[in-house]
Amino acid sequence: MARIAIKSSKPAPALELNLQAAKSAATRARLIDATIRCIIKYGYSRTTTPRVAEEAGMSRGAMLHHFENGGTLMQAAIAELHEKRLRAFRQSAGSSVHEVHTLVRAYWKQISGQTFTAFHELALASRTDKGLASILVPAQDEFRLRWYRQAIELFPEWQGDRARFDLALALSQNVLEGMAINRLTHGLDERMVEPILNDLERQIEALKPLSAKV
Amino acid sequence: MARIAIKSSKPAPALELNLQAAKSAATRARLIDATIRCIIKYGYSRTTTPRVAEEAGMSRGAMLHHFENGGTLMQAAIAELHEKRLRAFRQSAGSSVHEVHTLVRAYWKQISGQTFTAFHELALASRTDKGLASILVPAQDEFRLRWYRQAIELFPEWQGDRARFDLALALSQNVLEGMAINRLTHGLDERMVEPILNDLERQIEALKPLSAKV
DNA sequence: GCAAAAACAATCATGATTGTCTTTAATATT
DNA sequence: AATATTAAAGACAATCATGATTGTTTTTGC
Repeated sequence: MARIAIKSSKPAPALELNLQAAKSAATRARLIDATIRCIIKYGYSRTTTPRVAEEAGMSRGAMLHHFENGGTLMQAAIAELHEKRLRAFRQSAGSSVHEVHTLVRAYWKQISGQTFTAFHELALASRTDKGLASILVPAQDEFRLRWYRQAIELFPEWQGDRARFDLALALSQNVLEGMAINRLTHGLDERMVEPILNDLERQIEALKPLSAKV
Repeated sequence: MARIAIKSSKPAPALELNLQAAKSAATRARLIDATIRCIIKYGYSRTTTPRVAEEAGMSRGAMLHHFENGGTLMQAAIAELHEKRLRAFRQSAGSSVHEVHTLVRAYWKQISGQTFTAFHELALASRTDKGLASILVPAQDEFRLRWYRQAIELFPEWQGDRARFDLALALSQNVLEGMAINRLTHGLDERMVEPILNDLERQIEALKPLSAKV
């Protein structure tokens, strides 16, 4: 796929919801899904326009009819991945469960999925691809911000000791994402997953302020 | 750079140490260094033969005189990276210091360097590049094995409780590498580094068996 | 039904990367 | 000094990805 050009966003497509053109939306969705599958299967750098077209089961010409170029499609795929991530996040965090155990397991399950794989492919590629970074970083920032806010909502009684709260969050994030990435790169001993998760939970509980310990 | 072909290794190059041909070795080293720098600057997938030649300040023809093809050069670069990593490891772990604090900081410093960046580029690329994986995975495995063995040597009194010892190691590895990778991908709050390192150290100390706690 | 628009397909020219091959310059051996 | 070997540079064809263009089919709106 071509490097992503840094250019101004297009001036908001006319909001026409013609009934018939809904088919177009379906095709676009097929292409976006195919792009995501390609990122997972082949990695970001080998997610090329011919491959995506083949994965989506249509000609490259058709593909370029729906997305003016490769970068635009990639941009749409990233937006969709971001939405997927937010949906999964809302689903796991919004289930009115405030137990550390449940939350840790939920986030672990979430980043064990392929959406996280795709995101990490993009994140690492964006290290050396400024155009990609310019559209990925805002998504990352928004996700982290929501993550943080959600955590505050889940543990209001913890806000008196913000340092320990932040530590618990940062620790969770780095341990879990570290495991997920090490798993991707042949670096995780699966037998250690359970012990580490249990220890992390203990650790978080220990960081809770006394007033919050039930 | 071309996909790395999976083929049998060449039959051990004749060990001729002609004085004059030592210059050739210097040129090879320059090319290997240039390859590593390219991986860091441009990422693995855009580490191409023209770019490496330019980075090394020589023609592509000269480059292909010393390495029959791009894959061979990449293979040599990986071997050199592996050596670099082992050297840095020996240096930090072999300094006869057994303090958790010192060891944690040493490994953190180590994976904060560019060698780790290059390694992670390769590691993630190898997820979808089997040829690359076939030469990278053995290096990864060897490194982890040495890491483990070194840790055993450093903490002999800990070997009675292997489960907690393994947990301490796995925890350290995942936390530190998780932070290092998150830093690479715009995902690390630098203000949290110190608190996390301190907490990790406390955590490791807490996992030591009572008999080992001085 | 008919014209317009959209979906889809196929081809083209361009640029980049790869490995091979040829040519020139430097160096070593006899 | 003459010749053989190696380093270095450049040229080459093949492959692939890209975006643009043109042509064909289907669908929609009047």
